[in-house]
Amino acid sequence: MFENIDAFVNRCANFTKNELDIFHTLIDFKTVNKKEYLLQEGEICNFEAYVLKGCIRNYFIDENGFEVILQFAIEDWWVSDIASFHEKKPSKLYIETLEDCELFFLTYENKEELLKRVPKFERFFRLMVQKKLSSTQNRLINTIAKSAPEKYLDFIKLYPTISQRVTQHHIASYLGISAEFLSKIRTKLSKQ
Amino acid sequence: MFENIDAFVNRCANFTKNELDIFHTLIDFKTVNKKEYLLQEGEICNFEAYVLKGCIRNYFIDENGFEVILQFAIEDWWVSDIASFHEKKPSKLYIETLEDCELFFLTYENKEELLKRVPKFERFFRLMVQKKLSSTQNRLINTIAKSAPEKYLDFIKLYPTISQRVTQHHIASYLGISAEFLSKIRTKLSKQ
DNA sequence: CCTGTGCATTGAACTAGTTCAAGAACGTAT
DNA sequence: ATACGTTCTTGAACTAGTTCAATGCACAGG
Repeated sequence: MFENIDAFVNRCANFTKNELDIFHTLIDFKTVNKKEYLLQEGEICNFEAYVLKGCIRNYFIDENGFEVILQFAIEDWWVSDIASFHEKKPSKLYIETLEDCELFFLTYENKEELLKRVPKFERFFRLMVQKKLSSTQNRLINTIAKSAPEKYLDFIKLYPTISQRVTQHHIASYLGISAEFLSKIRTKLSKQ
Repeated sequence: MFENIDAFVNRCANFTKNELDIFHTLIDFKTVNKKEYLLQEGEICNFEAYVLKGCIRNYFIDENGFEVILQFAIEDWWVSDIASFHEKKPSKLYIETLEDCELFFLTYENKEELLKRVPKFERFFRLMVQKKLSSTQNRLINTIAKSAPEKYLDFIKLYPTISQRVTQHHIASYLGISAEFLSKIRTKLSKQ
């Protein structure tokens, strides 16, 4: 049950059996059906969730009513609204399951408890956030500097599994282009 | 000398006089003239720098030779290439002073030493990276979802001081639009 | 078997933003 | 004062990407 998540945390710092046992008592396993919301705009995000199985999207609705997908999360990813979670302020994001999911939830209180009892987790979370920041910066650079076809090719190269599990509408919304234009890009690419 | 940076770190966690003294022995004060590089593409970034005085830009050159500014750093900001710094891999970024600067440098080795001697700094750095991540996510959302005039108005609202210290060419390159188009936006706005 | 619903495609008209080239405005060194 | 580099502005032609509406297509439900 805990193999995957243990392997994940051990990649960043080496934890003892005992430390992992404490960790296990503080995370909650839950299954969530497809098309349910873990978080909606206005709520305060009280969890960080690890995806053991399934697929999730984290998105935002802009002033014109457009969905912008910030992140897909599949197996071995974490999902949360970090701004809302840490500053306990209402979220601007939606987190929705795209498939039936098996998840581990870590609440704010349990995270603090974990950090108190196993301070080594400070380092784990710092490294995790650093990695996330550096990939977000990369995405920002690509979003600004690359053309739509380049962004699409990068996406399917970087996330081959995700690109086969989500609709093209979702991919377009992640890339920040219209679904129609993505379709035109795809037909053009397939003709080459 | 250390008042500003001490106030900065104390905002995240409360440090004792003694802990701050250790911190002070591990950071290096340096002045750097205008238009010098703290980092260039291909180098490994071995520092995180706190800006006591001055203005810095952190940018990237894309395949078509365009500069994309990732960050401006003025007084009380930190600047680094976090991907290069933490994974010790060659940087894709340039970090250049736009004014004469007074900086504190924290090297990789000194940071590790600091974390070993004052573990409370783990928490400080985690919170700092979290904040940075959440602002980068915000910027990503804006970059994808907003029109160029909106982005510009947001920028001058969010960074009124910066927008008066850097050229419009730099602002355009931060916003991901051409300098000419920014100029057209500005004349249009001023006519209203 | 038909029917509805959600997803992908296509085309035509449109628009936001780019590119290029020329000129204006400004500070500063000579 | 003049000349020079640097920044900013303006216009005209262009292009990448959008919008809207129509069409096809697959597959789940009755």
